[in-house]
Amino acid sequence: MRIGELSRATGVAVPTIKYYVREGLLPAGRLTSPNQARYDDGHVRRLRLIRGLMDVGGLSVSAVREVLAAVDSPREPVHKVLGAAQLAITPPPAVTPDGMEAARGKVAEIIRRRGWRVGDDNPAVEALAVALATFEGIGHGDFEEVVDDYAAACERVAEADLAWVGRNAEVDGLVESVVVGTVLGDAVLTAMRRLAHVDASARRYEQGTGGPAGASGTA
Amino acid sequence: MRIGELSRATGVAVPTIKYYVREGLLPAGRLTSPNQARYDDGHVRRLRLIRGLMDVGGLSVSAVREVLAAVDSPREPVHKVLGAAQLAITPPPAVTPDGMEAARGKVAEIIRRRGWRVGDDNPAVEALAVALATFEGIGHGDFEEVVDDYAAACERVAEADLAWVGRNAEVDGLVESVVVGTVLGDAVLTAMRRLAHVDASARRYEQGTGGPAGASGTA
DNA sequence: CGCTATCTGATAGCAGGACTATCTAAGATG
DNA sequence: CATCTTAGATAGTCCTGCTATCAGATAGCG
Repeated sequence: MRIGELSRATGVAVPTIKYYVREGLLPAGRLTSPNQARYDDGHVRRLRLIRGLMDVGGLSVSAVREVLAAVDSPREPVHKVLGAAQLAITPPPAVTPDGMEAARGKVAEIIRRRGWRVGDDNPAVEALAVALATFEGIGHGDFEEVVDDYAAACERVAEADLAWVGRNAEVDGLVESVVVGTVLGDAVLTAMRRLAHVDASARRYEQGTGGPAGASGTA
Repeated sequence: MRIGELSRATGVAVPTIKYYVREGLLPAGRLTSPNQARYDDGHVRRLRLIRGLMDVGGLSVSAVREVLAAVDSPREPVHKVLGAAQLAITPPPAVTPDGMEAARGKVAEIIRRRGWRVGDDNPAVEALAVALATFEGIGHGDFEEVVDDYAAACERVAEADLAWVGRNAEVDGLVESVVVGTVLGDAVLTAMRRLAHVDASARRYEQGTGGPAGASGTA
């Protein structure tokens, strides 16, 4: 197909497609003459993946580039791909609040308590510490009361994720599954958390009142 | 305190503080003369909250403004605050991929299956549908195999969150707790999911090999 | 009282990110 | 052959989140 058709098939404007090619997100078309090129289904899929990572996963162009580098790398063990994907999508903490030492200690304690086999050089460790330190700095240090519930929930989710990826283990798109599952899975998880909040809130604060007004205030 | 002290206490540059005041995120100082103003601990807390929402929660200035509007509104039932916070932090889906009808159906089915009491006008419903449609469009429609595990995990998380908020029910900062727990809780949850991934991956793919090399590739 | 540091409020400028517009020369296609 | 589309290149646009500069005024100290 030509670039115009690719554009129509994906809903991405032609100049934007050219931009992605320039930025190294999308391979160039196969030139049939000095100023004509052909694109195929691989380009369609790739373009959808790019937009998914950006629009749903919230990744920047440069993060997408790194993630796709992992996708394109020769097949590596899931373990390594996971690490590469995590590195690419975990922006180095833009800011380090006060109380990071204490927060790092808390994180180490959680990891120890759960028996998680993770190195402390994992970017998510630092990200978690930043988040906990921020809670603390805002005066909500008691949030750590719930981290064990979070941890248990995450263990369950991770099991499901790995099983899902494992089902694709023999398939070509294994690496892509890891990346997509990691990035888009976040979006699914946070959206569902919102829904579960609303449900739990309805049960807790509306139960028995028969109306929409709650129990903890009079508005 | 004066603005310079406020700046030093929070690590936020003076012009940035002024910018936040202009943007309506931070109340102005109390003027002691036409060109002198005083700030207090409330400003320190507020500023930390703003930076937490932006740096950790990834909110934009305008999203922070909306969230803070909810925080500042007269005390309303948790239910309503939750809705307001969710509205503010759930950006209207920038893009709607193909297959949204099917995805909306899936979401409705999930909600029905879980017995969740949520209206279908909830922005998270649409966000979830967009995420699922994106999975489908990329060729990973089988992701729905895991959504029930996600749902169960989220129910657990939501219970813990509500209990935590409930413990602050009599405290002044209830609304803030809801907002902070929603926004920063996402960061905690996704960071922990990463850690749980690494752990699960280690158990699944490294078990018995005694080394860092994995089982599913030779790289 | 004078001096320097600091402040308020206002306006303008800037850097980065993600496109978007325009242009030239050249195929494509009916 | 006339019209449409394309490749490749360069420049421009829009939005965000600050940052710089300035004028006039105040704080606080010796």
